[in-house]
Amino acid sequence: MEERYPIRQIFPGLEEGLYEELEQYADIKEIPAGTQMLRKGQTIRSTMLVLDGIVKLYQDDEEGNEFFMYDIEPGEACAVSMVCTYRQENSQVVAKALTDVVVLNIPIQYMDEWLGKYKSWHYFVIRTWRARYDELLRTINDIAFRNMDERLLSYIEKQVEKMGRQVKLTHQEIATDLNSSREVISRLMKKMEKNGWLISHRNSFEWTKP
Amino acid sequence: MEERYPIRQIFPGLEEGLYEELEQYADIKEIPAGTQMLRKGQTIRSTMLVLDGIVKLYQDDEEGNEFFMYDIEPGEACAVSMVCTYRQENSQVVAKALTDVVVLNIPIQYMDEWLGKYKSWHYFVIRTWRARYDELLRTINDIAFRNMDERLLSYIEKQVEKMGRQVKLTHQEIATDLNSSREVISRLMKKMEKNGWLISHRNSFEWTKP
DNA sequence: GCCCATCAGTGATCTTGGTCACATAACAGC
DNA sequence: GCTGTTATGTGACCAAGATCACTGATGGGC
Repeated sequence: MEERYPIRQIFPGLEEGLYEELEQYADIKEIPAGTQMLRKGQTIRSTMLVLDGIVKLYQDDEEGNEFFMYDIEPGEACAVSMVCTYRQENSQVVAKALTDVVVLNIPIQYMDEWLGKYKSWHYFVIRTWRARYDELLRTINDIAFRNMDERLLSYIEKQVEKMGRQVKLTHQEIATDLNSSREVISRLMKKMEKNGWLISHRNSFEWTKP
Repeated sequence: MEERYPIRQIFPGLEEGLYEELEQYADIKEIPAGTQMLRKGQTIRSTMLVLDGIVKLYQDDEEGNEFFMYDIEPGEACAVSMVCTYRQENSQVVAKALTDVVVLNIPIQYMDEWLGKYKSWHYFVIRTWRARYDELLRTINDIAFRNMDERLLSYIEKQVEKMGRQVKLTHQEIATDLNSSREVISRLMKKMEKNGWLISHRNSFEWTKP
């Protein structure tokens, strides 16, 4: 099983003893695309490291609003599952498998034990934490200070950085992620197209802005 | 010096050895009200535990916009100084002493060393992270999904919970914290007053909503 | 090639909240 | 008390973005 997902490559720089414990005590789970992996409010009994696929984290509320936070990719861990207790009656954080996903499941007691035992694990956890905290700060900054056109721009640039210049997202999907509406995104993207920033196709577009 | 700020009371539940190390290696700093204690982008060389006073954390950008994140009170630590690297050319996180503040300054190497050495420290750090991360999630939820009236309500309720029913804030200060404008806050608070939720005075108001 | 479903484009209108321009009001110092 | 300063109240107007109501495109299945 393990050899199909080379932990040492996906999570480089950890201590040898830690790799061995990971192989021994963590188990691999395969999760089909579309599965909801985490619904906040449920008690977290384990931490996940992503080996393959993309996990999308977003907030939603009872009125059907959604708001994209960030993606977790191979080599990254879910900070929320590490530390989060957030729960509000009318809103929650949701993790959803965007593609088929393979995760390494770590029971919470090892997660704690290793913090004292392996420096590299400790730094990995801190690093993960940092990255996610920073990402949230950036998000707050965006929605507090920036208008839709700027937010859309930085959203697209984030996508391009991850997935390449061919972005296969519909206007509706983008609107949902930004908690906006399709029409607004359509209009803004039309403008961007007129500026020569993109070439649009049916279910996707090509980002041509340098 | 130490005896004026009883660490054992302000930060209860830590291990005896840890208290002793804290007394030995951490030093107390007194900071006058209004001081800017942290400007993101500068490298963090130490962590702060707040012994007395209130530290306010907010984001700002180059256009003079501000956005309140949360307060740090005695018995709490600054998660940002623990983990944050956030830096964007046009925006930053600022920590400012709202009152005269006394902090315990912990050089970063002890902070790390203790994580392996004292279980109680480890849990304290995790707890701090959790609280701050949750707070940010809640904030995102607010600005993404809620209108100004709801945001104002939850802002006031947060203040009341901390400072009591006599809230000494001007409309302008509230507007700045919420990145709104004074007129909007004035109007909304007038409405609240008509609902019998508050009694307003010149530089303050009394929250009477049950 | 026709039908249907999905996706995209666009004008009209509405709502929220920001901005402007004042009018009061309250207090502080003299 | 008078005066200047700061805080608040309010109407008029503006702008961004949401919503509504459509019209076209595009493509897949049969």
